[in-house]
Amino acid sequence: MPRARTSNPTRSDVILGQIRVDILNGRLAPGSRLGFADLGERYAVSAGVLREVLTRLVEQGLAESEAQFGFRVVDVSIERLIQLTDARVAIETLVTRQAIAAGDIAWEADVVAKHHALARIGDSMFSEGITEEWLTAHEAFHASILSGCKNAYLIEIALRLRSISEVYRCWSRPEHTRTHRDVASEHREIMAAAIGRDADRAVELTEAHIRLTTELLISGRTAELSSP
Amino acid sequence: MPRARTSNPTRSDVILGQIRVDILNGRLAPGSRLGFADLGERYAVSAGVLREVLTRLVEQGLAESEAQFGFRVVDVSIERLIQLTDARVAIETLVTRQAIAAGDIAWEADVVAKHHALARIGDSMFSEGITEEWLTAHEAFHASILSGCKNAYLIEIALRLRSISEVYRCWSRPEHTRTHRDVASEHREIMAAAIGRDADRAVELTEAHIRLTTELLISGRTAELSSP
DNA sequence: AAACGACAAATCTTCGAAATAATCTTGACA
DNA sequence: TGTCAAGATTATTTCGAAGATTTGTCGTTT
Repeated sequence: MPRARTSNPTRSDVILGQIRVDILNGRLAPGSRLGFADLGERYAVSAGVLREVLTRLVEQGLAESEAQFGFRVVDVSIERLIQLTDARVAIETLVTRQAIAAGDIAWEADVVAKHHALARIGDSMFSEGITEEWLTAHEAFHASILSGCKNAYLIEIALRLRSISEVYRCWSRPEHTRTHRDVASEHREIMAAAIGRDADRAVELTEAHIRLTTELLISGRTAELSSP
Repeated sequence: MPRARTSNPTRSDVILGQIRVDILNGRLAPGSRLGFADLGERYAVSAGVLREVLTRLVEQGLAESEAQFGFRVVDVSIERLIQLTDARVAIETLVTRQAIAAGDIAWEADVVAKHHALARIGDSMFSEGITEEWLTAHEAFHASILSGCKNAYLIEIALRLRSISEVYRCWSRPEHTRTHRDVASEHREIMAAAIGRDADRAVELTEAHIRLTTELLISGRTAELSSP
């Protein structure tokens, strides 16, 4: 739910974005406490705006709070990850189906454009792991597919779940998520199915895409736990 | 998304609840501005806590905000209501199906109990319109059915959408939503289908229940507009 | 030795004023 | 007469300190 008027973003908006990125990248570890003193020094803001930012983070599902006890980064667990994955599969397949049914030519063009940008960034990124730039393009590509759906509520829900799942990205070692799969061709096939109006195939590919990420995340995590 | 520790609710929590109820009941009209001066006097709080409360309202989908322009109650329109209804049908049928598949005996007992309470309140409420008490029981009944689903994310989404749709309740004249339907038997049938583990029928009834409410809302609204 | 109660430290929560930005009014100019 | 610009007004946003609550620790009691 971004603010409508982008001309003059509030200080809160800026800080919210910074903390958000830091949570999603793991610089603020899952489950760790978000004390006002620490954060106030880290981002150079007062307790007042911090309180607002943390509150928004809670409503977005990226933080938790207890009254009179402060805030902490949303905690992670395999149980939650599995539930989150199921929810994402259910919602995103639903939205994808509606997008393919309702998307017009402008939608197709947008999907193709976003995929192209993602593919080019992926090419020039051979072995250097996942960059900030790639993450943005990746998000934009999937968002473009969902945007074909005419229901703003469902799209918002799908994006929200996707955002929460980003917290788990910093969970496993990078090599696990990169080496054993061909993400590029997965994206190419999803795009082809979408603009080819093959809803069943697109849904099938999307589900596989989401579930594979989760499985690699879990296996990477367990491997890390058993052999630190 | 209630706070975990209920022992000492924060002042923000209290005010949030009050404003929330006032929005859902239409005492704060849809689309109306939420100025800090007015609200500060109305609820006897400072601008600081108001700011936090309004922020949470935005994230919950009950208010909107523009930077440097303040907050307003979420605006309503037939277009939005239709989208919201579609989203609710999609999500709630999904959750209902999972609840019927996964719910245990304790879940069944809870559904029966909540339905009983709702039915008794409905009986003792012949023609006096909808009371606050009935609304609470109504919400609890539907929530109990959804609670059978093991996926916390999906349940939260369903409840969130249900909360947003409450804003539309104050849209039409009371008589339209009461006279031309038998809500009690709709609920009874939904309960029977749920604990009878008849997923298809429960989904069918739930969808009809949601869509009928929307249709009566829209027809009541258009009638009101054409003959004020 | 364990349990209970009170004190102290730290933290979150609230407030009211100052700083900042946007809108509205007023006046002048083309 | 219509348009534009600048000042005045109103409202939002931010800040730092005071108030309230919880947690941890220490001493006493059973």
